[in-house]
Amino acid sequence: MFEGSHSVTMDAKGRLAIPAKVRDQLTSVCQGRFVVTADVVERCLLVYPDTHWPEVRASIQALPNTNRTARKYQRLMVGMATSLELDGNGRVLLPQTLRDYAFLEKKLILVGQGSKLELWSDERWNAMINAEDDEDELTEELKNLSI
Amino acid sequence: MFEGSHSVTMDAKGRLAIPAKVRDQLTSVCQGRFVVTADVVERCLLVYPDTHWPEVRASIQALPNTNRTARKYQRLMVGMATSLELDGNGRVLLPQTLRDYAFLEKKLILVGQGSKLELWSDERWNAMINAEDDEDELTEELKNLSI
DNA sequence: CTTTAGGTGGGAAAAAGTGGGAAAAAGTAG
DNA sequence: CTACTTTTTCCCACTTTTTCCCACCTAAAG
Repeated sequence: MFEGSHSVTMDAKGRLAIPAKVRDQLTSVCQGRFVVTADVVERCLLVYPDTHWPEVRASIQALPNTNRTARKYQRLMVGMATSLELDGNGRVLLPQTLRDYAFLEKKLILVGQGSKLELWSDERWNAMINAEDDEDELTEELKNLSI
Repeated sequence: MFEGSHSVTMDAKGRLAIPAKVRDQLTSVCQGRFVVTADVVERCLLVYPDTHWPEVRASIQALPNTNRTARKYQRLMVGMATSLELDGNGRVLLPQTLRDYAFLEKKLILVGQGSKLELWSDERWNAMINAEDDEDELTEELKNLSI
């Protein structure tokens, strides 16, 4: 279960040092093998352990592809999915297309989200935090949430 | 299974270097032999391994051709289908008609989509990504998707 | 103060990608 | 049918990018 967030920096070559704690989890869950892909809504990246990704992919590909938005999900989530592995230094090299998609530059935020991780440009992460919530958007589930 | 996207450039002669990773897959799946044709909806190109194309063509030709749209699919997908092969340098030469159809110029995006690949002009690819989603279009499946 | 682990940067070798030119083939005109 | 022009194909060589590895820096712990 991934939880918590870490500030990480990407170097000039697009390499990203995974924090030791996250690294240990990734190693035990999936031998350091995972899939990075695009989040359609937020323009951040999603990191799924190799063990979990096939299930996610299946549910995306099961969507009705007569629907425009569903096709976009398929194009982006399957189309950007890249299998990566930790290198000898515990780093990953993010492909250019993924960096571009999520507007990643030097300063990033790696966020645990249960079965997956999210990777944000720090700028967008902060913008998301500061954005006003739209009351109309609340679903019944949210309205009834008691935390 | 094709996944992930690569930015590629087409040279003045219409030649396209297939990225090494994709090249390896194409070589092992279909000895570097594949069929490129038109995507009717998106004005991009579709790349099917030679091994898979007959099946796709059969399903298109099985469509009822009393239907106007079905005839368009047949005309475009069968009519533009071109058998190509990787050259000694791992490149392909795209016929002019296909280049024109998909508005391909210098900068292209090659996208893995499961059993096939898609080839987009980078301009159109970005336009597709940036297009606003229509909330009304969301199907129940999409609204309930939890990934 | 020393040691160790995590994180960072850079360089060299290898691989991948790019451009151009010559030979072959195809097309055209006399 | 032949000679000439244009296009296509194939191959070589150069440039750029990627990959892998090593070494250093910093911070925390002993």
